Amino acid sequence: MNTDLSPKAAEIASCARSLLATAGYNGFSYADISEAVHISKASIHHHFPSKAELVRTVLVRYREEGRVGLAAVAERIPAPLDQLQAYTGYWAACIRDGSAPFCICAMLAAELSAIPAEVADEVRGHFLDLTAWLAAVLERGAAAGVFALRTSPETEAMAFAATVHGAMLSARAYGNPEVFTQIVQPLLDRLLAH
Amino acid sequence: MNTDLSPKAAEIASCARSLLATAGYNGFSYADISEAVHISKASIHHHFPSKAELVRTVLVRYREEGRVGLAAVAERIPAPLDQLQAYTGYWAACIRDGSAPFCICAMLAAELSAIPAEVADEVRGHFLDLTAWLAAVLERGAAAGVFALRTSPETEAMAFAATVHGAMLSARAYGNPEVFTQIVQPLLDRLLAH
DNA sequence: TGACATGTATCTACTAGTTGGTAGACTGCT
DNA sequence: AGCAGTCTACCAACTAGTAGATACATGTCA
Repeated sequence: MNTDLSPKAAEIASCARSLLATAGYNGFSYADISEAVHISKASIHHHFPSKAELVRTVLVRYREEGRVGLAAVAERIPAPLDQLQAYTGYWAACIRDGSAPFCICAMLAAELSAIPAEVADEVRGHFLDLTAWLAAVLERGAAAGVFALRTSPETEAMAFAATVHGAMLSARAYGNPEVFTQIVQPLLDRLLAH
Repeated sequence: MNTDLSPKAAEIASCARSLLATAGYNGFSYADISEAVHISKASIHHHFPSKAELVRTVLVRYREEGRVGLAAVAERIPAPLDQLQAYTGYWAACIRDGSAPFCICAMLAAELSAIPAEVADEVRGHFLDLTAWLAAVLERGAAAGVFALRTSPETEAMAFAATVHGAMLSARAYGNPEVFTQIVQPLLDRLLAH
């Protein structure tokens, strides 16, 4: 599986990624990319044979990027609370500066039954990855006596992820990036053992 | 503003509503409705001049239904905790039986920048309504000493709504309605003053 | 009662524009 | 020579939406 792309292919993928974040799978077309990247529609097909393949490639790279990022957090930041804060802080920054106003897997999860199966598989994979990472952090924090979990680490992790995704939705609905922080900040405090 | 629809128009609107819940604004077409309701595409245009108008009508009725439902809960159920449980329980049932696997306003919020402005306005309106209702319930519960709020009722309400919406997303991603309950149940326990 | 009008609901047939995708030719680099 | 990358020109299918005819039910007036 080759994830290295030519410069133009990378540009197309990056454009597709931002279009996915704002409009979803059915909300953008090859014409949109064509215009943004200054290339003909046919040339996009040269790099990615189909829309499904393009989006799948975007997701594979997105997931890889996420795994690397989360692994780096787990490695470089010792305290579990700070690890969670690094995760939410990353998204707060992305939403605030508008560079990535939404997790594309959350976006595609909403459209799950209206997208190609191979794309849907990647979306499900991301949810599993993210929840596993969060559960591990929560479990470590609980073992260290920093977090007080009310349920299993897995359930707590799913709830955490759900709130973060819901916060992205709310920030978009209210047209206000600060809404994300406002919702997510208390989420961290609440986990602490008092 | 007339919200009474002829039987066929109501059937079209109800079909559009379920298509919106599963695929979103850009995920369905007049052809889908045409097939499901056994009517020609042109006849749909007789009842609703445009897609934007159709969806706006669906949202107006959806919001009205929601307001009536939430008002009934507030009126008939005395305890604030039971009121929240009625809200989440309603959605748990809808998701479990597949009748409404997603809040259409949450769905459309994700697509917010890719839908007509008049539709987007209704979506924003729903978020305001829902948060106001939740904030009122939370405030009443806090005043009665039942809930222990860590932040303002408004912030707590937004976080509550975000988790519920995120739980819908997760249930869809995992293809498992029980995930919704699993996430939302602890949310209620956590609010209680110990 | 009968004639005519009005309004609602439906249809077939059509439009212009967009969708994802293909064929084949041209360029320039190795 | 071969290949990666680009293009113009095209395609069939689909998109929301329109035009105009037809059916039928409900009036209202003479």
